[in-house]
Amino acid sequence: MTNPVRVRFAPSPTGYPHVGNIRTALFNWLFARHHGGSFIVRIEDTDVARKVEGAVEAILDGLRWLGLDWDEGPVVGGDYGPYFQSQRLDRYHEATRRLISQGNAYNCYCSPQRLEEMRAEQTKNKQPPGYDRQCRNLSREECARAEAAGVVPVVRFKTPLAGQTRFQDLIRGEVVFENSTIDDFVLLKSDGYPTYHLANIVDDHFMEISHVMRAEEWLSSTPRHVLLYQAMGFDPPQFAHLPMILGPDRSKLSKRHGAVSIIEYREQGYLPETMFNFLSLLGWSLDDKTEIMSRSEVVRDFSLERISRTAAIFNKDKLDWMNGLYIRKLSPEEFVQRALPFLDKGLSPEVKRPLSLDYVRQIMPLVQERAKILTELADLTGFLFVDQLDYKPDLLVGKGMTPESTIKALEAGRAKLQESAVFEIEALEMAFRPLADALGLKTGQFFGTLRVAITGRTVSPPLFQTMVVLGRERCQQRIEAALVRLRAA
RNA sequence: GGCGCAUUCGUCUAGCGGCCUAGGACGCGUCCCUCUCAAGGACGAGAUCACCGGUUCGAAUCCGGUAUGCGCUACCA
Repeated sequence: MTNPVRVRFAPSPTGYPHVGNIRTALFNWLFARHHGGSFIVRIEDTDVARKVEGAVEAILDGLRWLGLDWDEGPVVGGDYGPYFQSQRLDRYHEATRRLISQGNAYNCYCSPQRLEEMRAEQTKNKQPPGYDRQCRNLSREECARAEAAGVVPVVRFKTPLAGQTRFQDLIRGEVVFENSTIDDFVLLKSDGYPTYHLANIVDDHFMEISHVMRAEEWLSSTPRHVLLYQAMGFDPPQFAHLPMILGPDRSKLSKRHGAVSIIEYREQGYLPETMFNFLSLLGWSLDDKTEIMSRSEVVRDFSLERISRTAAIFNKDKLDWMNGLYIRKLSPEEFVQRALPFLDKGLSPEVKRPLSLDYVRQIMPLVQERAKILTELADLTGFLFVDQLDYKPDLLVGKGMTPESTIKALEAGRAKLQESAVFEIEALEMAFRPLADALGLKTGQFFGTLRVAITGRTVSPPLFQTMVVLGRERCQQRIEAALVRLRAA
């Protein structure tokens, strides 16, 4: 029996939950669920300076929204806690002490200024920048002198000067690094907090993480981690470096590419099922055809072997298409429930709140197959909620029509509305269609004029469905109002 | 500059030596449906599989080199 699958998502609370990070979380979650393992969330809050208030909550919100539940971590706890690195400092200090006493690490008293100058000099001379190991072999006395002068040291790893470090990446195969290209990186900062490298391997070890799945940007630091595992005498986990997500210009996805926070997508009216499906397909695929998959199908079929090695550009057009598809898949009532908050937020303040649930239920079927994102619903249906329409009168006059023929058409429409016994879609269409003929207009012209009178726009849901929702009285009022406008023009 | 990873239609991808005159999806175009817009349906344009060599009877698939892109190169993660 092999070790149980335990994977972790380890965000640093330095900002919003980026879709790239969330995709990493998703893949970890999928891997855990597929194998019946555990998905752990660990907050890597070791950078005190860059810490952002509220970031942890935002990240957890993003996970919850996508339904990525965690077995251990913030809120839920677990046997391997605490799950905030800032609460685990003693473990890192203990590891550091061990490394120093074993001769695998040492105190470094170099000032930030010296390091900066050193790097500047190295770059100038076309040397690879890296720590020059000035403090690597300090004597006891030299250390004492620096301490006495009040210098707080950092602790650096004593990287082997020669040899190679290699590891198997589950996605990329064997990766080899020359130790000579790795400098003596910092393990413990002078503020007493560990760097990512130290905290990461200590926690992954003590939390018994079986697979480390993270973005490709970490591939280059993996040999350091392997070296650390060796120095600590720990068995390293398996590594899998995921392809990155890029913006349309092929650079790392960032704010200037538009929305990057998962929270923003929620606010724009993308459905969580869309994001789940779409993000699953960014760097992973099942076969040459299958694209629309439920969460349980993705869990069932997910595998590391089918993860791509190439970075993927975030294709917003495809996201929009997929969201439209998921919107159409919603039951009418489900759609109403999801739409409600967006209508509430997006509709003109003049519209009476709370919105009439009953009325919204009548309206939503008109736009369910026309919306790609929930935020456009308010604009699509706004004309159904207001009393006064606002449009230019000449919109009423269709192609090949004159103001006079338009007035005639509207008057005929008004009369027909009056006499229609049954106010239903079929009946209305049966009554109005012949009327176009009688007026010498094409149905497109006649209905177009009516459409503008009824909705205030040239593009709308089907005319008669719209009219039925509005009701006879309001339709008459609107035609009347159109007539008034046209005559005044 | 050094090190590492990658390279199939504009984009997401299928392909793991013969099934490929390279398949699907988004987007785009044309047409059908049609009261507008969508949705739906049909068709189409779009990839000398980065390039150059090699291995092989046979390569998008294996190997080497080159180019390009991306990542790392912090007391950030």
